[in-house]
Amino acid sequence: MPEGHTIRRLARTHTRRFVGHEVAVSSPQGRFSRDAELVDGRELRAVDAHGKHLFHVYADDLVVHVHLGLYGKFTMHTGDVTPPRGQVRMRLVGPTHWADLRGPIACEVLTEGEVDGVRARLGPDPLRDDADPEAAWRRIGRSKAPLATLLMDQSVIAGVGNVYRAEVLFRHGLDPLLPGRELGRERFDAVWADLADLLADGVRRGAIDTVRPVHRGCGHAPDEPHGRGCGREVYVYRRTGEPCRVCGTEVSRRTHAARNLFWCATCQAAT
DNA sequence: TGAGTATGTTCAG
DNA sequence: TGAACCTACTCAT
Repeated sequence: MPEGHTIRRLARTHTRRFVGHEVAVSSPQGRFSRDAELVDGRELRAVDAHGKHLFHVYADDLVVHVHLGLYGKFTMHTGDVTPPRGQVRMRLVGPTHWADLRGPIACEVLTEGEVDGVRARLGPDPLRDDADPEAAWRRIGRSKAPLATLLMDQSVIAGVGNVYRAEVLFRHGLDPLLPGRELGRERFDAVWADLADLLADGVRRGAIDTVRPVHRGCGHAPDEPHGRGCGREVYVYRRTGEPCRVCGTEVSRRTHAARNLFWCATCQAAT
């Protein structure tokens, strides 16, 4: 599930397995071959994540930028390096582990300046220590656009995808179509804090599990959910037609800006 | 075997 | 707004 938590988790894993070592970088599929040659055999100095973007920083300030898009996936392996299966865009081979990347929307070597350009287009990432929620509030607090649009806009908040959008709006009882400027500072602060919690939890679990009380929220705080311990992990995402875990209303779905939007029309009624 | 689906992004019109 | 793109998986035929 490539939302922000996935990328942060990858950064952590890649740091442990590869940073500080010379890494063999190749592109069995061929589409990344030319760039792979630039970093092949260099020491990986650091791995960083900002929103859904992953950066492998090699010696001599060469940076491999990866964006998984909708389908991209890293797999991590130990032991003998086996012949590539399927379309492997990038293969990293370190001293103890090796990793394959398939299906990314971006996998390219960038200069530091180009990396700055990518990051300049991103809003604050709630998972980062240097995140400045004020920057997100400046955009949301004055926008006529609906929250459903703003939360998915990576230049507003980086790292939130369709699952976290649906879930955080539900957890705060917010109508997805509420204009950003009608949210109010207090509710924004609660949403930001909750996103930081949810994403950090996603990093720990390696999965999105939002069905639990709102810790630092305000207003709508769902009661002990029905689904807890039943193997269910979300309130509304992809639960179209199923009963809301809080009020029993059938979960709604509509297409919003070409993406699926899920919500409970009762718990998230317009305010 | 083929259709359908997906957590994302970019570009053309 | 719709199409295109990258891949793998599930389900129906």
